[in-house]
Amino acid sequence: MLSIGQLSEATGVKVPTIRYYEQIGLLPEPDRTGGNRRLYGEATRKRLAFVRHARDLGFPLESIRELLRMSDDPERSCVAADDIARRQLRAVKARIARLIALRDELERMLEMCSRGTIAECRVIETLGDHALCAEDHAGGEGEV
Amino acid sequence: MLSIGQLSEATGVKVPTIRYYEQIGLLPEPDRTGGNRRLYGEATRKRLAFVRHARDLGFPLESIRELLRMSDDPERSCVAADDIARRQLRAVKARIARLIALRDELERMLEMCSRGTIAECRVIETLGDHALCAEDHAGGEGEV
DNA sequence: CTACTTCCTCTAGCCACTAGAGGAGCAAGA
DNA sequence: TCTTGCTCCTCTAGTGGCTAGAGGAAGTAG
Repeated sequence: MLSIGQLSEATGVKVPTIRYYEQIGLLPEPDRTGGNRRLYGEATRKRLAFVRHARDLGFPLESIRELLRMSDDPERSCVAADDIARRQLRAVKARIARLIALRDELERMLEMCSRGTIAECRVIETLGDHALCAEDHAGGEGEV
Repeated sequence: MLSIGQLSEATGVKVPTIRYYEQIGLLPEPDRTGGNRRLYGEATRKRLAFVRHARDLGFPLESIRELLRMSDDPERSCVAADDIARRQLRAVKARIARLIALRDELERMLEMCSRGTIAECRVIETLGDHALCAEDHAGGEGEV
């Protein structure tokens, strides 16, 4: 049996995050020791590893919740799981396309920088006037 | 002079967002009509267009705040502005690299899916066992 | 004058955590 | 036995960048 700290170590998920997942019902409420500490078994460790991995692949928690529900029911068709993954793939591709447009625009902007004063700064100027852009990168989801 | 709705139209920034920007000090408090409505001039329109454009390029509001401070002082060297843009470019590139790894992993996962039952679902299985992954895509920032 | 639209302020919610307060349990060393 | 230091507990609030909704006032067209 693992303490929350050990589970955190084993899965790479931070302790408060594990408690958060419990709170939102993604992980079951674990047994406790006499001193009220959480105790986890192998099943929860696997479940958390699943969550971690899916998060690393960018799945939102709601999708992960669905996937977990499915994996609890091995008789069902996997078409729904496939659809979730496919949706995620589409989202990832869209983000890549958008980010590549941003990257190109930023590179263009920086190439023109003459490192003079702000008054002649291409970076500031380009940001101030969308019309100076090569491509239309606007109207996205607002990445960082 | 523009009403908040007209400013919103002109810049593509939603009305509540404009008020939000004012609240956090990114836009100055505008003049008001007798009926307490906001009235904007050309200067604020330009400032908001700048913010919008920078947001579209993924700059966080804090960077935008810095850039605006700089653009208010045209005598200064633009090296700092350049640095902010360079930092943003690095961040964008890192995100692209990460997303491409995710995309590949998702594609690999989906290719293997035989559309049978959950019990033999590669999607679920792959998510459950990180060791099945081709590359090491873990340890990122948790995209969506 | 009435109906409709735009605007006002204020509060709360979104996602997926993260940080911090204030306290209790527990193991090792002096 | 006491103390030190670590892990753990619960609870609340904060993050970024908005978005949604309540409840009301102002402006405009017919």
